[in-house]
Amino acid sequence: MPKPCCTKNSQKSKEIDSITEFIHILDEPNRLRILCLLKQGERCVCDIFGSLSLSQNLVSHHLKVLRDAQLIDYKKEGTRVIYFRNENVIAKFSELLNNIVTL
Amino acid sequence: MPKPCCTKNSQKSKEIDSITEFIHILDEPNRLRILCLLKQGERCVCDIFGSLSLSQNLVSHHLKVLRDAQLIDYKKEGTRVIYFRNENVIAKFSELLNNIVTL
DNA sequence: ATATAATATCAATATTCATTGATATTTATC
DNA sequence: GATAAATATCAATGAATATTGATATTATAT
Repeated sequence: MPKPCCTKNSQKSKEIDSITEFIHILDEPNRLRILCLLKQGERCVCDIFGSLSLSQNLVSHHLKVLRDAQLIDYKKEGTRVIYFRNENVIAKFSELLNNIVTL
Repeated sequence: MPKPCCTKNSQKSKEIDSITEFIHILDEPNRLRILCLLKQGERCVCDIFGSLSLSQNLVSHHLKVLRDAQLIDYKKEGTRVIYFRNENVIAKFSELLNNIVTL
């Protein structure tokens, strides 16, 4: 008799739901591009949307998603807002991603 | 002068697009549940939708997505279709996931 | 105070896709 | 061959959300 697994409201199922939440954040090519660009160093918004050939408001939108997930952080310099990666949180995400396969 | 990165149609950008393709497959809790359940051994469709409390057609749909991505495979036994994990492909996916952070 | 530059927010649209209900297909049994 | 069981497919719907255009906010400089 197989052990139950991922039944409704099971512990595993809840685990999977929370993992899906942040997989979802990475499931967007422009967000991955932003994370990739920031790997080269902090950037203001105008540099980001310039480099990636995206509209300003679209980039602001994705930055907000990444910010809310704490994958990135920012500082203000005059009228500029400088974004940079939050490597600590990114590392935690990375670990969770590794667990997906062993779920 | 920062190196360009993830500019439109760049190599990195194409890489990211293809990675997004399979992140997308994992960005669905019911699909993760199926993969999790199959970790305990092969299962026919009726066992899967029974265990997960999902409708038959919904499970068939997700199985097709996983099948198309080659994350799972199947064999037929009478009227039953038995699904099982394709561990080789899953391992490759896993490796790609690891690269996301270092993109 | 006004004007300008940089960024964020908001409303509307479009697209993708999970979900549902109904039907088709396949295999086995009588 | 007719019926039943298991699975797959199809069309329609609804929800989530990326994208766009317009506007608001914030900070600086004149």
